[in-house]
Amino acid sequence: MDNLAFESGHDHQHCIDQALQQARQICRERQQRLTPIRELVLKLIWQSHRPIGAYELLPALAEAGFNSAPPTVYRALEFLQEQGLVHRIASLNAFVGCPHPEQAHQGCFLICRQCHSTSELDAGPVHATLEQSARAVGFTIEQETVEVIGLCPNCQAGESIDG
Amino acid sequence: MDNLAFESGHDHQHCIDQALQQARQICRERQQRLTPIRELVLKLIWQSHRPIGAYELLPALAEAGFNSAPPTVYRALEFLQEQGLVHRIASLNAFVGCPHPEQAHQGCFLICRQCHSTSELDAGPVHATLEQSARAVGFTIEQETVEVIGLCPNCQAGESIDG
DNA sequence: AGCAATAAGTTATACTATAACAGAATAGCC
DNA sequence: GGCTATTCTGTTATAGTATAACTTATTGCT
Repeated sequence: MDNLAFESGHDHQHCIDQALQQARQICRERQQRLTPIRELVLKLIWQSHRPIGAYELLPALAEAGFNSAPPTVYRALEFLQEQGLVHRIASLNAFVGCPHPEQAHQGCFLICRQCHSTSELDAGPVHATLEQSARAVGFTIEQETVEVIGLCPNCQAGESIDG
Repeated sequence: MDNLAFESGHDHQHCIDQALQQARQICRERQQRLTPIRELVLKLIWQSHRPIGAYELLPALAEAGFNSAPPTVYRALEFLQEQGLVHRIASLNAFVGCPHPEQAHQGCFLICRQCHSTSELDAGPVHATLEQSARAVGFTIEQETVEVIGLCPNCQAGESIDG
């Protein structure tokens, strides 16, 4: 699955469908249960390429007839994170769908401060750099949080027009 | 100031003294007011090389005779962050002293999951890598959050002994 | 069907952070 | 030295994020 986060004209329904289909397959293969709540939470997260807060998901859960107390959504999010289907963005306290969930990995995110679109990059290059710095001081890396705030191409264009 | 976070035998009082002295000088130069509360908060943060939560600072503020409601400490933290004297670690909701506050910069942190010691690296190499990846997709970087969890040299030694 | 394991419902609460306004201290000016 | 504008601190209240603990329901397996 390509990452289309910054391509404004893309067919986003396709992103959603593909993410859900992939999630179903992954969970089937791993014999994990993608229950209705979990699938709904994943779908809600995939409504956009923007990280979404846990509490923003609750109303939709309520509308769908589920319990909408915080633990419900946090449990679903925990499961989805464990399966690598969503990432948590620590600097925003929010969650975003992972476009490459088939293999466990650390994310490296470009987050637009204006439209909040978030693109997940290949973490490889940054990881290599970090690994080198870490080795120099004898530190063993286990987990990386790399979150970059800035302006996406679309919003740069907008700013140059609007002033 | 060198970063001694992972050197267990170092004279930490020296770190504290130096950080405070440097802070006083920086604030004097910039005509910013390092008030008693702000200085105390900075000193408390520098009691260790571990990130500390805002609420953990409140009791010490109370003991020192200051108001110890959350806004007090958050205001001090805001000021210290603006002056580059402390960094916030988003993945931990905690704050750590900056060993190189003289020039504004983004941090790049190695955080030990066991002893919580945190070392701030030169963010240059990671920034260069990120900059390259970002340019490739037309993204303009404004702010970077790079926080690495793992095991520091000391705790690696400990783990290999203890099992 | 019965049992064990997992998931979801429910209530309560912990932790993190900020809004809003009142009072005190400080700096600069005359 | 007092005046005034500004900045800082005190105080109360509340918003936002996340989890503990226990109960009930569902699922998977035999």
